[in-house]
Amino acid sequence: MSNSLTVLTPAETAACCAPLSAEPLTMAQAEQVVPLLKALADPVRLRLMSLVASRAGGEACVCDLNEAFDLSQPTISHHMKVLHEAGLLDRDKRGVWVYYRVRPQALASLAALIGCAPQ
Amino acid sequence: MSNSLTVLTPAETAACCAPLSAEPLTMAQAEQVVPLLKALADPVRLRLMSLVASRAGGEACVCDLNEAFDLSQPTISHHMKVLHEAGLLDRDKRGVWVYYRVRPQALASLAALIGCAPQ
DNA sequence: ACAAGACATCGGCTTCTGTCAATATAGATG
DNA sequence: CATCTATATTGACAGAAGCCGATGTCTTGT
Repeated sequence: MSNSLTVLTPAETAACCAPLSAEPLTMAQAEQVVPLLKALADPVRLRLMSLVASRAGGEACVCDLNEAFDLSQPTISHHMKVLHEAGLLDRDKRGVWVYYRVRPQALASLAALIGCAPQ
Repeated sequence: MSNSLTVLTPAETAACCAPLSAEPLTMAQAEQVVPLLKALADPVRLRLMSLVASRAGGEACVCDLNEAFDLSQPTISHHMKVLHEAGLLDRDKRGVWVYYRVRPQALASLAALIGCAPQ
């Protein structure tokens, strides 16, 4: 792991921007945030997020997630990787099983950007 | 609460789901919401949204938006169409010019889904 | 050590998406 | 009507993304 400036995940950079309606984003800011939205902009991944997030304890085992879809195991693994690399999910390997856990801060900062305005 | 699949835009259907962390989405629900996220999951479109949203008066003319990008006019027009059809922008033609305006309700319901938790 | 199970990675295929050039449409103006 | 200007539509193409089967990597149990 390097110490360069590019270490932050999209989720960590999302908090850097004012809400959409406050001031226009620069192209650089937009490109920082977009990976987060791209990660959520797939029905399988969005549902995976909700399956993990709504789980009691806030975490879910991949073995359970596989059964919720009519997709191959590599495909689910691929989607979980995308969510993890975007910074939306934390990964925790315990024995043979892998548990994923949502990062509430990532979702919160994204929601704030989109427009969680108190009005 | 769940509507039929008639004429609602993605923005209108987004309000039908509990927050991600409340209960797992069905595949049908996920597919209803995803067009909204897909519409935002492009750096040009996300920036277009912020340019319109942060405009005084809440609306922007396409002629102004074109100048903010190093892209062809048809490309910008295409992106505006995507945002409009997702239900994120309202379209208003006045004379030769076309003005777009954000639909705050669309952004708000999406933010609520993602996780605008009061904590 | 070996086998089995859980998950990840790889290589390919197909479908989707962003972009542009060319063209169309529609309103304003002379 | 003819023309100019603002925006939309069409068609084509390159690159990205989702999917699967095959294979690799750990870890556990025998």
